[in-house]
Order: sequence, then C-alpha cells, then structure tokens
Amino acid sequence: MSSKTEIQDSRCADLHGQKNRSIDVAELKAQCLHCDMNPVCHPPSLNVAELDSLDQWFPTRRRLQRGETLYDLGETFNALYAVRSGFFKTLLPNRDQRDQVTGFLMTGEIIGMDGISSGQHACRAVALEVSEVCIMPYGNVDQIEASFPNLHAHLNRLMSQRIVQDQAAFKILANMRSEARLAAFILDLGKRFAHLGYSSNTFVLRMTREEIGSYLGLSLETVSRLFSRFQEDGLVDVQTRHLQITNPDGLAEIAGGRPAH
Amino acid sequence: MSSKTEIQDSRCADLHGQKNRSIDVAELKAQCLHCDMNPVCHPPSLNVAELDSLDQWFPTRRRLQRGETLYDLGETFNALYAVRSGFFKTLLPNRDQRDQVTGFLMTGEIIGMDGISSGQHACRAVALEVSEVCIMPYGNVDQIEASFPNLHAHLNRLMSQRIVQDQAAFKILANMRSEARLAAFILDLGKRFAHLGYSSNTFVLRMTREEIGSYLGLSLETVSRLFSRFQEDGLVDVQTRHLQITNPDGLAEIAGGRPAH
DNA sequence: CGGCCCGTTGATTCGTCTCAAAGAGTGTGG
DNA sequence: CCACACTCTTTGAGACGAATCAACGGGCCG
Repeated sequence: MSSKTEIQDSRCADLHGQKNRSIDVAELKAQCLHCDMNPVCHPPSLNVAELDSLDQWFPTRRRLQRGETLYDLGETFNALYAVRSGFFKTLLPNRDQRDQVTGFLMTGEIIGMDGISSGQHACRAVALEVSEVCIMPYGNVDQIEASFPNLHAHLNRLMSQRIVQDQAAFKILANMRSEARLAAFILDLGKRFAHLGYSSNTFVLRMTREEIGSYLGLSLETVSRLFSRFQEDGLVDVQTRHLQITNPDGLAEIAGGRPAH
Repeated sequence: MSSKTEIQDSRCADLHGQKNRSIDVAELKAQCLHCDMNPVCHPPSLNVAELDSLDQWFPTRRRLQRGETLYDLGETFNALYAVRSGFFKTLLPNRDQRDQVTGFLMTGEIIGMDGISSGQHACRAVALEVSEVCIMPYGNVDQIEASFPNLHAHLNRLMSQRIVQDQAAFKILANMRSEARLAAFILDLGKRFAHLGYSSNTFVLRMTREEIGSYLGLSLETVSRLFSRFQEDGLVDVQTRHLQITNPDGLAEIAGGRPAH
C-alpha cells in the first residue's frame, strides 16, 4: 500500500517537475512528441510529417500555481487547454452563495470547450495544485485543419465524450442518494487515474471536502461522514486526502445502488 | 390567455402537418431553404451556391409517433437529427429502476451528438408526440466539409453550446432546492418556446409530471405539489398540461433563489 | 507558537420521498 | 355516443435522509 503511494508520488513529482524556465521551440516539440498524453491531444492517426509541424499547434505552455485561475467566466475564448500536469476544477461563480463546482480535470484532459459556442468562457477554471497546460490556440483552426485533417473529427469526439460524461454526472445527481454519489465519484476518480497509468485504488484527493460536496450536491459534512462510514464498512481507507479503495466491488455495489426516489 | 393558446396550437398544427407522404428531392430542398430552423441546422454564412447542394445534407427525414424511439442506447451512430417538429426526451435506461430522463428537445434542436465519441449512441431518444426529424448523415462529413467550410465550426459551436447548457442543468441539480429547480425549468422551457416564435409565457407541457420529476431529480408528487403551490402563489396558471406564467419575475426570483445547502 | 483553513463528529431541523387513496383526463370499444 | 379502462394527476400523512448549527481536533504556514 505505501509502496503504491510512493510510486504515484514519484511519478507526480516527475510530471510536475520544475520546467517553468523559458523553453525553446525545438525542446517544446520534442516534449510534445514524447508527451504521455499525446493520444488525447492529437488524433491517433497523425503521421510523422504532421507531428513535425506540431509546434504550430502548441507554441506555448502555461504554468499555474495552486488557486490560480486559468480562465474566468466571460473572458474572451481563444484557446483550448490540455492539462499536461496537475489538477483543475471548473466552477460557475455565484453572486452571494458559494461557487458551484461543475467538474474536476486531471492530466490529459481538455479544458475550455465551454467557450467555443459564444466566444466567451462560460465558467471559471482554477488550478487545485501546481499545474501546467498546453495552450492550443483556437483562432486559426482553419489553417491547422489543413495540416491535420483528422484533428477536427478528433475534437468532435472529445466534445461528444464530454457530453456523454456530463449526462452520466447528471444521472448521478438526479437519481442517486448521497452514498451512491460519493461511491461513484471515488470509482470515477480511480478509473481516470488508472487511465493515466496510476493505481486506480490508491490516490490522493486533490480537492477539499467542500469542493467534493459542491460537485456532488452534498454538504461538506455529509461528504466527511460518508468517508467515515465507508471506512467503517471496510470499503476504503482514508487518511484525510490519501485514499485507498479496499473493496472496489462493494463500492461499485453502492454506486449502482437503488436511487434516491 | 385562450387566444394565445390558439395561436400556438394553430402553428403547431402547421408544423406537425401531414407531410408523411413520399417527397421528391426538389421539394425537400425547397423545404430546407425555407425551413424556420435553418439557422440552427446550417452555419449562418451559407451562400446560395452552398444552399444549392443542401440535398446532399438532408436526403431523408423520419416521422415518429408518440412514444416511438428515434435511436436506442448502443445503436450504431451514423447520423445527427434536427428536430423539425415535435418534442423528444433523451433518457438513460436503468435495469430495474425507472429510466433517467436526461433532457428534453424541441423543434430546432439537435439530437444525437452523444454518439460521435464512441460511434454508438449513449442514450435513448424517444418522441413525446408526433414528431419529424431531419436526418443528417455523419459518415460522409469529410465530403460535406468540402462543400461547407463553415459547417464544422458550426457543429463545434452547437456541441459547445450543449456542454454549457449541461453545466447549467448540473448546477441546478446540485445547488437548488426543489422549487428553484422547477421554476428554472419552467422559465427555460418558456425561453426556448420564445426562441421558436411562440409565447414564452403560455405553452403546453409535452411531458408527464414523472418525466419532469426524473429530469429535475424530484418525485412526481413533489412536482405536482410545486405546480399547485406556484398556482396558489399566483406565479403560474396550470391546467394539467396547459401552463401560463402569470408572474415571470416572481418565478425568476425563485429560480435564482438560495441554494439547497 | 499562534492563526487559519480543513476535517470530523454530534444534535436538531427541515425538505423531500414514500405510501396511500381518490379524482381528472384520455382513449377505446361496444 | 356513452361507458369503461387506463394512465396521469392531485392531495394527505408519516418516515427518512441530508442540511444546518455548533464545537472540537488536526495539520500547515508564517
């Protein structure tokens, strides 16, 4: 158990490495070529010649501190962002009340698609830890399209995938009681970590109980109580942010459990 | 009130007209050219020459009876559908429990974008009344793209718009108490009817209390009670499916009201 | 060391679901 | 055209889950 945690942590340290000094284009291109999340950013069928002009696509990156805003509601949309390392939340700000967390984004996932429709971003994206994003300028899509004929279809797939995921999240909120929501949330996080090559059973929560609660439509106290209950029931092992799933099947049982009404 | 209803009903009758006989291509193209929802289906900047080849885009339509399934979960995705007339719901089927309604789609809106990512539809779409859809085959996008360079960007905007709408719905579910959910739902329906040229204050609900409840994460009894309460408070006038908003500002006040927690 | 944010746990309140029954609306067949 | 059946809707009474209010403990940073 502790060894798994160490493996994950070391890999995170690598991904989060101190690369915030100025980087020349050649180095950047090389990074893209070997980037672990290549299949996410690019259509699977890119050939070498196409890869060669990738520097058109990713001229810059941006590094964010914990709590820093990547883009804000109402800002002019001009780029999509691929999370190269780190963790983000998206939220819809409320005037008085607490902000509504609408999603969590981890390494390899795309942020910013909300801005395409109106040309203005429709939510705020905030880094939950030191993070780095690849900036994919959207303004010159036509030119890029000429170089990468598959790219547009790939982007369509990504957006469609997002719609499907949103529908699943919608179903959880509308249909599930609190324990099923949290169980589904934990399993979803694990699945996404596994997709990155990490353990699906042992990982670190990057967000607070309040942020989880906001995302799941629960109070932070309820989230905390549920973690405690899951631990009592031998489903998970939680030490504040460090989480290990000790009974995935049991958790899945609860996640698929009967609805709230 | 009754006059408004009549106007709406007559227009509906027109849109729903008995056109289910076989139609030749020329007639179909003419229909597309004059279709009220043209700006929805096509990028705003289509020129005449482009419009001339629209029949490539809309070779067929499909007419559905009430309760008929447009596509089902797991079906091979090969087309997007534009609702030409009528009303649909999308739902995620559950094994034991009741199905989860994930959305309502009215004239001028696009169904099927869930299928792009995996090539299989990720939900079921069912007609709530006699409806007609334009079938937009997705397989030959590349060819079509050659004829309509703006089309792809337009589709991207539509999908992004959908993502933004889903986020708003997510926020309502996670953040709002029951009365705010229903108020927001009513106002949203009105806004979409207004967008079609109908009254935003007087319309007919095409779905049952149970379907509304499923969509809003409420029991059908709660939905019914809320309608009654809104009526008592002079916010709306409900006669089963016939709804008139008598106090839009009051309703908006409730819809933006303080959250559930 | 002290302040602050985060997390846990308890007691109580409140909102919504569930169960139940009756009424209204719609469609169908005699 | 009316009667019947079915689904949808309304309304009530009680139960239960989750929010709220409140207090304390722990970890992190200056």
